[in-house]
Amino acid sequence: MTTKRAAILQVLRESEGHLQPDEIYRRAKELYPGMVLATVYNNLHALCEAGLIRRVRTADGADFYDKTPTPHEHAICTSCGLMLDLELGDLLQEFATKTDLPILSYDLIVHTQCPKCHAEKAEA
Amino acid sequence: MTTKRAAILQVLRESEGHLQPDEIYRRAKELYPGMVLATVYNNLHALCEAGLIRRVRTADGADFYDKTPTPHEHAICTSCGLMLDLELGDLLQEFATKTDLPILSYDLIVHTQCPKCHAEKAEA
DNA sequence: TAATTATTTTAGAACCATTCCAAAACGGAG
DNA sequence: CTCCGTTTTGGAATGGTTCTAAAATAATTA
Repeated sequence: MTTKRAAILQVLRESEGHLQPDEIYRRAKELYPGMVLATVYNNLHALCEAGLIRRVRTADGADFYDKTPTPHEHAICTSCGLMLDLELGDLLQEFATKTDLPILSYDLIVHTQCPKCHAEKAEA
Repeated sequence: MTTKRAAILQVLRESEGHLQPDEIYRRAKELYPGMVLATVYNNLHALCEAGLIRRVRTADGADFYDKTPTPHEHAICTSCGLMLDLELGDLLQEFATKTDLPILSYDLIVHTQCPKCHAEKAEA
């Protein structure tokens, strides 16, 4: 665990919970001016392998990194792009009962409207 | 419905069911030598909007296009990359019961081992 | 501590699927 | 046949991520 790696982990842990690499880079650079995007990627990978954080891949746009590595699902607000946590139960288990194929893992992203954007929309 | 658009639809319909743009391009070019990748993309978009086919987005690599536009889920073989159809029921409905957030849509890709690769693995 | 080796960091190039652009080609309506 | 809107085309641009090889840093050994 190097200094910069710790800094990147800190940035994510002190965040709302889900950040994209470019935003992590932006925030980490404030703490360590000599920070570079490649280093951010390197360390995000390392932290994932160490099980300290979790990568959340999306079909459109950049991936997110989740400070909470325990399994859960994610929703993205279609208005502001915010990522939210979801608890949908043991889908792996559930899917397994519905097919004969071996289910190794899955990528799931739900599209939603976050409470803030939902409220703003109601006002208008 | 132009000639080339029909050709692209035909390629997909005569396929195993799920193809990626580059493969559609390769096959369509055999029918129409003057075919260009941009045209494939244009027409895939148009066919999607017309509801004749369906785009299946993935977090890693190229999107797939599905000749069956009715809603169902998809699995990808981690060995050979083949896309398979899954029937997992009305997940939209199901997810809605498990959260207060409005669920607009979702992207789901299950990672599996297709029967063929599974068999080959058993042999070895 | 010095020397050696392994790991990180860095800058920038490379990658790849997709989109964008503006010009040329096409196709149907009149 | 002509005109106008749509399609097609080639190529450049985009954007996130990965790769590469060299420099810097850290860890290990003597």
